Amino acid sequence: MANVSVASVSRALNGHGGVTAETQQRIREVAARLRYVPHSAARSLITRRTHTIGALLPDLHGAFFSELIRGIDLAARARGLHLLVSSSHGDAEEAATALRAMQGRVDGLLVMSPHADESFIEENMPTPTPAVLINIHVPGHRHAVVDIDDRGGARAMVQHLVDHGRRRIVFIAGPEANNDVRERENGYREALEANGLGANQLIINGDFSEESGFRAAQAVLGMNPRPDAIFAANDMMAIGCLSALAEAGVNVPGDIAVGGFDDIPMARYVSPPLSTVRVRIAELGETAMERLAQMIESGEDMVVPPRHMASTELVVRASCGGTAPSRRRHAPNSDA
Amino acid sequence: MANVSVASVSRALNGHGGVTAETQQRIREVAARLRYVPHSAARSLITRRTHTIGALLPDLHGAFFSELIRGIDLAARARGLHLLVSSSHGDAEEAATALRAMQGRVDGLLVMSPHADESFIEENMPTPTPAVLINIHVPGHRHAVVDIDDRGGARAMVQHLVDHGRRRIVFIAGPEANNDVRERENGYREALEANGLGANQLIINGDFSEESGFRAAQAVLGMNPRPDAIFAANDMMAIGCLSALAEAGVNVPGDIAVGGFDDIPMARYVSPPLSTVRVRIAELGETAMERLAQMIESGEDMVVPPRHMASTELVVRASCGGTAPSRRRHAPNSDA
DNA sequence: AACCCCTATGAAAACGTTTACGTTTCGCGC
DNA sequence: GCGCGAAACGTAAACGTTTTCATAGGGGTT
Repeated sequence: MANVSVASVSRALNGHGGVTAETQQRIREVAARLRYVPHSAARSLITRRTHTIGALLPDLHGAFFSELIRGIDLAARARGLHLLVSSSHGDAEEAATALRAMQGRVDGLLVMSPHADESFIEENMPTPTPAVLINIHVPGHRHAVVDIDDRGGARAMVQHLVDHGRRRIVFIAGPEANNDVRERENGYREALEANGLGANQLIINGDFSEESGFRAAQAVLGMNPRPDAIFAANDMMAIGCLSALAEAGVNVPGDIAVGGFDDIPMARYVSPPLSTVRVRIAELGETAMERLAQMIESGEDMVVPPRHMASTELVVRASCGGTAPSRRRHAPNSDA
Repeated sequence: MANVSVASVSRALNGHGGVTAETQQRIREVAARLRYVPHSAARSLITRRTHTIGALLPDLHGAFFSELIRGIDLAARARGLHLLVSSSHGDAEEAATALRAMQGRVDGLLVMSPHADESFIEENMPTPTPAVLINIHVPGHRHAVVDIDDRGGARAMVQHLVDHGRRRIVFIAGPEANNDVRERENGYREALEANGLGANQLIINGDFSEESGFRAAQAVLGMNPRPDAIFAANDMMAIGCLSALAEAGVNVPGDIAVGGFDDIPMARYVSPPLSTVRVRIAELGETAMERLAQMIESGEDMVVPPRHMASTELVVRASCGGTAPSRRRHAPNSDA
């Protein structure tokens, strides 16, 4: 239509040069008029690039998931990459199938899955594809890893409690298999030891449910001497604690301070508003995506970059005796 | 490697027949041993099928988004389809770019966007691609539409209030531009009229924020005669109402019943627990996906199917004077 | 035994790009 | 005016499948 060969069209549209500014202009105009769109399959057949990255995510619901995708999508779009997601896998087999199905359709992989232990990775990861593991703890060094700084967050919370005079701080743990929980527990220990309180470790097991937090708080009330703070491994358990303490007539934070982890939306609406640790989840996704893009661009040399941590942030509200207002707020929250 | 031509490999792996069971077996074994994966770009170059569907979603956060994707992903996987998402678009231009970028990479489109009005659709929708519009109100009949049954949900809530003796029911509206809100308002009107209460329409404008709900409730308290129920167009405003009413010492639901819409997770934790209308969001995504798959399979004839509504569900808790327990629960909720 | 049909298989074209390589054209210096 | 080099452009191969068409072989029917 523009009286040129397909080669010139390719050159003009891709801006590779070797074509007059005038003809390039003409070709572009014709292409726009014809609503011509290059056939991406043909292109990636020869280019061996799909400009797509695959995200293998666990079957999780709620804010965490959407924030993560949001961060990933943002970073991907900024680099002109597309996003192929696969989000709900009940078991490892399903996840493996999804992973295989992405084989060849993507330039790189973002993997976050509870089923993804070392053997799973070794087994199912398409070898030539660059990949970034999100929040997965594997000894191998074949892939980049982006983690949540659970330990640092936990340390910050405990440190804050100590700074405000608390000495007998109970930690309510979560499911043992969970890596985040282990790291949070480690942070709790480290902070105690850093303050010369290593002997005061008090750990109660929970299972992440509100109910287990409720029971844990009841157990705390039976302790002698009575602890002066509870740090739960997640917000739901912390909220369970608040219920139990309220029921027992214990003043929070006067008698016992309470802290959680995650900053779920509800945290600021319970009474008293819950102090907690917020994880910058979108940042986690963005970082992972950027790291992956680097790996793809750098090509074969593939220097595995050092592990990166997504930062956390201490959110001080009334439940830990910090400086936040103790009254329930009715105005919209600026940090919503 | 199996001493056969590429043609036979293709036939064997795709199960098209025309090849002995024995050779098929042999080819499959060799393929598995070699970890051979067909090059999807080459395949879709000739097949003109990508086995991928694109989802254009608004820049929304939280549970709605993740539930929607979850439903879509589930239905897509069940059909062996991949999911290309693009989720965060600040303005219409960004959304249009994302839409164009998907051109040719997908067999069909799922579109949900606040920017997607009629002209946007007309302008940017790749014509040959089947598409399903989610919760978008367009007069044209070129695409299938899947909607939320906002109207039915609102009717159910109002009917429930009427059934429990409420007569002066205030509706707190949301942003005017929002289609869901208009439909919820329509449902409110219809239910009143169906009960011979058409003259009792009381509408206060809000903006979906907790604060606007707070102010609306204060306005309600100034009315004479005082209304006996408030139905807010979303849960956040309803929660704002609860704050204002609690502050004014008004008994809920004794003096004034309160209902919301959306069933956000927080709804069951406020005091008293909030009655609301739940939207089956995952179902919305699933339905849209299935509809799209049908359109793709049916090929060119493309009978535009009738619009479909995702069902809603009335969730009765204490705030509307229903039968739910009025005490705050500490046990984990089975409907979480 | 000749014929025919049917099935299994191979050869080759086609899909729409990119890119290496040739060819033309143009400008410029002698 | 001639030659030469560089830039612009065209030709054709290549990417890895699917699919059409051709071919060979085997078994059944006459």
